[in-house]
Amino acid sequence: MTDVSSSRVAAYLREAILGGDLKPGDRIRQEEIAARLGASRLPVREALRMLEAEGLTEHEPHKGARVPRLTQHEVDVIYRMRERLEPLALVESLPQLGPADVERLEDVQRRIEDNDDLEKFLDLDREFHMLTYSGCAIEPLNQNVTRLWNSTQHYRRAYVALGGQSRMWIVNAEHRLILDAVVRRDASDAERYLEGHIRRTRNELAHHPEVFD
Amino acid sequence: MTDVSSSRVAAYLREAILGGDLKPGDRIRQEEIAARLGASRLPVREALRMLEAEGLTEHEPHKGARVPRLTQHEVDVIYRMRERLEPLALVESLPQLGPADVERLEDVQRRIEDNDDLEKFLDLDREFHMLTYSGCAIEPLNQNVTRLWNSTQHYRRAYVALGGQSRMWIVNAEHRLILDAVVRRDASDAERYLEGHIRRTRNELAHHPEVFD
DNA sequence: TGACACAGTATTGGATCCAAAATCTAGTGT
DNA sequence: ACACTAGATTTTGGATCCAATACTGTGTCA
Repeated sequence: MTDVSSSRVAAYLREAILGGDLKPGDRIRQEEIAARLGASRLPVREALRMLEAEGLTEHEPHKGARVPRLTQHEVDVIYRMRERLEPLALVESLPQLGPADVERLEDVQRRIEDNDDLEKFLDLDREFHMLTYSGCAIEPLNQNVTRLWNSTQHYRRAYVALGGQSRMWIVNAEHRLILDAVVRRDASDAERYLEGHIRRTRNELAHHPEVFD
Repeated sequence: MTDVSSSRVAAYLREAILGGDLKPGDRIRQEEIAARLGASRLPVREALRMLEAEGLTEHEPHKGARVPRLTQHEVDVIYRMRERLEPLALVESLPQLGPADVERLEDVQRRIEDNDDLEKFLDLDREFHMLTYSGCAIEPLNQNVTRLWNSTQHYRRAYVALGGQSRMWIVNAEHRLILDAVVRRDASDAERYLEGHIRRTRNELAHHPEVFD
C-alpha cells in the first residue's frame, strides 16, 4: 500500500468522483477535504494535481479545483477517441493474456449477466474492459484509456440511470463476441468487435441529449 | 500571463525538457530548481505535478521526479496512438480554420523548407502540426495530442540528429498534401495524408533502434 | 577482494503560518 | 427594484520548518 498521505487523499477523492458523490461542476475545497481526512492542505493539493492528470479534476489558478463538466459534443469525441485507442490497447494486451485472465473475464461477464443493480453495472462493465487491456504494458496508452473512462464516468451513469441500458442484452452479446475473440487469440476480430461496441454506445448516447443537462 | 509562480517554474522545466537540456532518465531535484529560480520548493512540486500530467515527467514516492525513459516499442505504440488520434483532431479542427490560419500554415511550411538547422526543424514541424489542430476545441483531445508529442520529443531529436531526416523533402511533400487538403476543406484527404505521414515516420523510426540507447 | 551492515547525508513528504487573490455580503445610490 | 462598489470573509498560493525515507560512502568481516 502507498503509505504516502497524498495518495490516500487521491484515492478518497477518486472514489468520490467515480462513485458520483462529486458531480461535474462541483467545486473541491482543499480545507474541507483536509479536515475530513485529518491531513493538512498540502497533500490535498498534491492529490488534486494527481487527479488532474487522470482527467478527474480541472484546475484554475486562484480559483481552485472542480470536477470538469463536459458538453455532449466533447463526450462524443471522447468516445471516438476510445474507438481508436482501445482496440490498440486490446491488440497490445491480447498476446499477454493467460488462461487465468480469461477465467477472470468469464467470471466478470457472468456477474454482469446476473446483475440487475445499475451502479454495480458501471463497475463491472469497466472491470471487464480493463481486464481485456490488462496485458498491455504501454503506460502512456493505459493512462490514456483510463483518463477517457474517468472523464465520461458520470455521463455513463446518467445514461444508465435514465434506463438507457434497457437493452442490456446487446452489451452482453457484444462482450461475448469480444471475449470469444480473445479466447481464440483473434486480434483482428477482437479489434473489430470492440470498436463496434464502443461505436454503438456512442450512437446511443448521441440520441440522449438529456444526459448532458 | 500567468503570474502564478508554479506556472513559471513549469514553463522553465518544460522548455528544459523539450529543448533537450534534461534527457530521459535525468532526475530533477526540487531544491536545485527552486534555488535556480529563486522560489521555494513548493511551487516546484506543483510544477512537477503539472508536467506529469503533460507526459514530461514521472514521479515515484520518496524518490522524486525523472524525465521518463521510453523503450523503442513504447515509442512505436505512441506513434500508433498518434496515427489514430491526430487525424481525429484534424477533422475536428478543419471546419474552424480560417484564412488567417491557412496563411500562418503556409508561412510555417515555407520556413521549414528554407530551414537547415536541425533543432529549429523540430520546433517548426511541431508548430505546423499544432496549427492544423488549433481549431479543435476538445480539450481532452488536445491534451492527449500534446502529451504524445511531448513524450517522444527527445527521440525525435535523436533521430533527426542522427541524420535521419536526410530525406526531408518527403516531410515537406507530405506537409504540402495535408496543407492542400486543409485549403480544400477535404476532411477525408487530410485525414488520410496525415495518417500516412505519421505512419511513414513510425516506420522510419522502427528501422533505427540506435535512437533508443 | 568482495559483499554486507551501518551511519551520515541528501532529498522528498507534511504541517503550519502568512500573503494574495477571489468570492461573498452589505450598503449605497439611482 | 437593480446595478454597482467597497469592505469582510473565504479560499488558494507560497515560505519555512520539521519528519520520514532514500541514497552514499565507509568500514568490517568473511
